[in-house]
Amino acid sequence: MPKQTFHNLPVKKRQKIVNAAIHEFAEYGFESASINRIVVKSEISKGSFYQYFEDKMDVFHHLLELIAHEKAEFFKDKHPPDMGQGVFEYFRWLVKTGMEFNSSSPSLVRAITRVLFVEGLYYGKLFEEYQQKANAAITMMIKQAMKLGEVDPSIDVEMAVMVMETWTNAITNYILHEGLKQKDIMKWIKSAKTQEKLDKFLYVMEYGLRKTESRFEKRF
Amino acid sequence: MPKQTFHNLPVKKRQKIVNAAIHEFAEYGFESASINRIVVKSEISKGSFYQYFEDKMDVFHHLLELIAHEKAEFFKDKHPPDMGQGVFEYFRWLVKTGMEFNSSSPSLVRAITRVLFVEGLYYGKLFEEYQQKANAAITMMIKQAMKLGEVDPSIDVEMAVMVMETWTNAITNYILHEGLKQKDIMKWIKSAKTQEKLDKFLYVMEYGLRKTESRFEKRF
DNA sequence: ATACAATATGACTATCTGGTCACATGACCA
DNA sequence: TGGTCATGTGACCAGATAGTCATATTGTAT
Repeated sequence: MPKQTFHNLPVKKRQKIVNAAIHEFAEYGFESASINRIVVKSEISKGSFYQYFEDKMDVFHHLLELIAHEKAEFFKDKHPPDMGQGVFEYFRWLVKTGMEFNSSSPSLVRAITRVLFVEGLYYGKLFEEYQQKANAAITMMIKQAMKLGEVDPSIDVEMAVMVMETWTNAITNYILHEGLKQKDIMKWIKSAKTQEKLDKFLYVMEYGLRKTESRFEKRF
Repeated sequence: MPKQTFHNLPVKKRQKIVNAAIHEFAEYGFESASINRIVVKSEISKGSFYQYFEDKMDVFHHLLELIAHEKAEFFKDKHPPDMGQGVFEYFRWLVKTGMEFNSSSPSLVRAITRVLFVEGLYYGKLFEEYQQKANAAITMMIKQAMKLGEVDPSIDVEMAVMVMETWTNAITNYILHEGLKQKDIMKWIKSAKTQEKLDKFLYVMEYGLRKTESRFEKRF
């Protein structure tokens, strides 16, 4: 946790530090992120940095708190579709709204996903608890969907969860990778073309790649 | 390219260096890999290292050559199923045989995939050409499969390729992550249980997560 | 045995890292 | 005005990094 001194800082100064940290983690990942570069970029002294944070991990933890808070704020007044529409419809909404959030704070999301879901693979226990949090929600969803006969029960829960996580990550990476090339990322996300692409991604997850007669007529 | 001096080295010494490098890249990725640790682990002097290689990138390039060569050797006497069986059958064979190769050199594969497909995302142009090589083969395969009506043509080629790559990467990560915990990784790969898991992964890619009446009877 | 080339070595440079600490500055209150 | 406390500072530390180079050792051919 950042120290009290950090929270006492004027907003603009705090933001300057946070932005520098976001940029650093997004650009270099956790291991190679440099505190020296962060202090130079945010125009504070090395000593001040350590008056605000315990260490490198502490800054990163602050970014985690930040994204959690921002995500909660973002989702507060969004309304998910009725559960009666089925999990896939719900998941589609979740991914699409999630991508809108991602494009509202692309650098922050990029920093977090890079460290947590990309490097996290190799850091083992270090970031495991955060991944488990995301995991828990999806597991619940899948279990319910299997009960309702929506998800193929011959695929076990664990695997279905992995499939959904794999897709969420793949889509997030795709969106950040392509989106950051755009002038107006939010506009790009909401464009019909991008939305159709998202639909196709989710359609493949739902129905697979193979062409089957019965399904084809209800395609795009 | 490693210098001639390196290729003149006695085989055992060369292997010791290569193994140290593999271990280093697998453990730390490209950016954080340390040449100092490599020379200590392989019991050569710093000076010798720079008599063998230009720099860090040069060692990594040697590992790329190595895996290309080993993969070619491994696949040389393997026989893919007849193309008449369809792309999905072919892809299934490709993935399964690929995973056998992965488990024959797990550390090397881990080192390469980590740098190329995980960090490569962020290094931008640096490793792009290698990714495009893998890409080209899959693209060919998909195009043909669409012509033959096996792959849903409403999913465009580019996306189908991405789906297959995403799965290949996800499965590779899964296999290396789980497999390295096993005593005998090759035995584990070839076990009925693991093979069934691979089948399920590929089944989901082919038919999706959703339960549909027509498909269910032919499940596991 | 001599000469010459190939190979091996580790001390050394310049630069970076995360982190500490004695001190300086500023704000607020008595 | 003087005192107190929060905040700010950058020189400094020990340890790491990639890369160089003069010197030493080894191998080989004559």
